[in-house]
Amino acid sequence: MATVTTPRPSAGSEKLSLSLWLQLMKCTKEIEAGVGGRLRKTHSQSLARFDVLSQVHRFGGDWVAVGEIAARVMASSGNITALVDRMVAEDLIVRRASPNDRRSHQLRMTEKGAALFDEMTDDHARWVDAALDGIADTDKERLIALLVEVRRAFEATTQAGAEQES
Amino acid sequence: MATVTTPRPSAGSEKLSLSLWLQLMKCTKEIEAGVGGRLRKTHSQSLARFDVLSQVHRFGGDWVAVGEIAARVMASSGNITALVDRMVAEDLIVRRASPNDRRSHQLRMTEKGAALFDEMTDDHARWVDAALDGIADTDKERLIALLVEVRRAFEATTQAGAEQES
DNA sequence: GTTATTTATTTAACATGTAAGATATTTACA
DNA sequence: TGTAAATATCTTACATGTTAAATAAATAAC
Repeated sequence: MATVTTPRPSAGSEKLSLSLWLQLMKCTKEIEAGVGGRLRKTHSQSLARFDVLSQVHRFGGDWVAVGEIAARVMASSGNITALVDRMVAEDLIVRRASPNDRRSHQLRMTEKGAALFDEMTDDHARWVDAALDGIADTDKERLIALLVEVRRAFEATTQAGAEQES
Repeated sequence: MATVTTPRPSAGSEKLSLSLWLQLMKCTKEIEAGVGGRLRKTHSQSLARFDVLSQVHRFGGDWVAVGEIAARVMASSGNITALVDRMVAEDLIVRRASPNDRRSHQLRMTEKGAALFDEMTDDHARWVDAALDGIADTDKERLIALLVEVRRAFEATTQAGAEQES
């Protein structure tokens, strides 16, 4: 644990944080571009759509509230609406008004969406694994642990902490 | 709270890669949302603009080709055009036709852009440092090293590797 | 010296992101 | 009951991202 009592962060620690942030961004963006690009070429779908599909998939055949999905994929309300619109238009998911709460709308996967998701999941896992091929398992484990720690530390410092499962 | 608690994956170095990728995305997106949100509220600028400004800043008072900047901030050509357009409209940077190569256009920071960049840089560094406050310096160093390794490994596996300095 | 290719950027069409405000509904409460 | 506040989503306006195609100029080949 870092010294929380530090009145002003030392110049060195600040640079270290910046470097870490920079590497984090570059690493994510590069892999995201690689995996996302393949997803587009192969399945004509974006990572955002894949995220939505995988979250909807978690609920099996049950209906899920739009807001539930939006929170899980870190999308704004204004954002998820248009995204869902397009996915509904492509028959990947279905939307209906909630029978319980008439403010709320719900989503469920279609057959077509489920089939597409299965295909994409396989490819996605394969590409990610290929992308991280050169990294030793022990290093992967270390990285995961450190990243989880970073996320916890960050969420602890922000009041606007979103509650999402690891 | 779902479980990413991967238990001894037998057939699953693949699962380990997926977990790592998931954590990488979540970590980056959360911090990006936090820092980017503050940048918007405080300076009405996006992280993309900040990236462009910081790259242009590197060249001091010299003119830089648009493509040079686009490559450094990982933006597509079609993307950087509109972004630069808006930044020029706000008098943050200037654009001119290259005197050497008449296909090429060049950018340079304005006084206003430089001043804004200075402000943003301070805040940005402070916010990032605050976000990563709970992490020990040794862990930060470990993380940086591992992330650099991941990036190298990834670039090695893809022929479409972009050449960018750390 | 034309023709073809590569290079640098813009244009166009569209997907995805943000914030602010509108709408409708539920919930809490005086 | 009536009214205020919270909730869930949509609408709007616009910023930012993608790819594909167009434009223009430098480069290479014949």
